[in-house]
Amino acid sequence: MGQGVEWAMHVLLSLAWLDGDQPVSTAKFAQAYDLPPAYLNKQLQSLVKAGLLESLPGARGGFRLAKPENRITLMDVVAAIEGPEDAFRCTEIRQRGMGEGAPERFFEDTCAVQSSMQRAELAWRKALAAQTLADVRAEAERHAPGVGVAVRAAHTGT
Amino acid sequence: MGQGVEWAMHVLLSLAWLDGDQPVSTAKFAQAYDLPPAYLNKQLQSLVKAGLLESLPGARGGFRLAKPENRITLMDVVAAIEGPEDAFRCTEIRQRGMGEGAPERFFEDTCAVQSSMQRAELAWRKALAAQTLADVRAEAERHAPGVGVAVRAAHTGT
DNA sequence: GTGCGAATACTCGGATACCGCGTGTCCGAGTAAGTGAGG
DNA sequence: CCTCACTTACTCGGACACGCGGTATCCGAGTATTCGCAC
Repeated sequence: MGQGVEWAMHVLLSLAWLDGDQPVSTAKFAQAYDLPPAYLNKQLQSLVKAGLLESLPGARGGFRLAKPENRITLMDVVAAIEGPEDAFRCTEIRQRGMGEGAPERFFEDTCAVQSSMQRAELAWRKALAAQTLADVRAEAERHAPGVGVAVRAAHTGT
Repeated sequence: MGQGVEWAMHVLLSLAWLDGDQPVSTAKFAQAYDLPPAYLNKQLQSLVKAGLLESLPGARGGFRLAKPENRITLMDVVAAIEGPEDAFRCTEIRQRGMGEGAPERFFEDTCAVQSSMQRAELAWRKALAAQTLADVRAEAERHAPGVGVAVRAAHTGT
C-alpha cells in the first residue's frame, strides 16, 4: 500500500483536532511533518476529489474537512488514495485450464478462488469502514492524554 | 496485489484435484493456463521456499503438494508470494508533527493510525487463514459439479 | 537375454534484463489580502 | 477619512520527469530415462 494513506490519515487527524473554519495550507503540513510539499498536495487533491476535504484557493487558502469527523471512515481514506479497485484481480485463467471441451456451465458462476479472496477483502473493508476519524482520535488521546492540545499548539503556533 | 497469487492458487488447486504422488512440471501448468513458463517457475519456487510445495528435480520431475490440502490456508499462499510484510507501513511521521517540545511519553505506545490499520489487516489475515485449499475446492465443485474430473482429465490427458 | 555404462532429454534453480506505476517535481491559473492615490 | 483600483503574495491544480519493484526471460546444475554394447 502506498505511503500516501499514512500522510492523508495524519493530515485529516490534524484537521479534526483543530476543528476550526480556518483552512490549513499544504505548506504548513509539509513543514510540520517534513514531507515533500508538492507531492503531499497531490495526495490531498485525491481527498478533495473523493469529497473528504474541501479546498479554498487564493491567499490564506488551504484545506478543510468537508464532513464531520465521525462520518469519515478509514475505508473512505483508503479508497480515495489507493483507488476503488480490488487488490486481488481475477483474470479468469481457469477457463484456459481445461482445454476446449470444457462446458460453458463451469464458468457461469464466479471463480471459487475469486470468491474466497473477495471474502477476505470484504472483511478488510468492513473493518476499515467500522472505524471513523473520531474513533482514531479518541484512541490517540486515550493512549497519550494531552496530545490533542499539543498538535493544536504545534499547528497554530508555527 | 501481484497476479502471482492467482497463478499459485490455481496451480495448488490443480495439484489438490490430481492428488497423486506423480509430480507435475512447470511446463505442463504453463501450457494449460497459457502462462509464461519461466516466470511461473519463479513463483512456484516461492511456494517451495514457503514449504507449501516440494520439488523433484530431474526428468519426470515437477512439483507436488508438501502438505495435505486441508492444512494449506490462503494466508499461507499470500504470505508465500507477496511476502510477510504488512501492507500498511507506519513511518512514524507523527513524531515530526509537533515540534521539538513534544514529550517522549506521547510516542511510547504505538501510533493510533497504525493500530487501526493493523486491526483491519488482521481481519483480512484472519479471513484468509480461515479458508483452506480444501474449502475452495469444495466450493468450486459445489458451484460447478464435475469440474474436478474435468481438470483431472485435462492435466493427465494432455 | 541380461547387465552395465554412456549419451540424452527433461526438470528445477538462480542470475540477468525490461517496463509500468508509484514517487517526486515544476510551473501556471486564480483569489484574497495589502497598498497607495484620489476624492 | 473613505473608496477604489492596482499590485502583490500566496494558494491550489494539473502537467511533466525519475527510480524502483514486479514482470519476464535465459542459461547452468542435476537427475531419471533410454539407448547401445559387451558378455
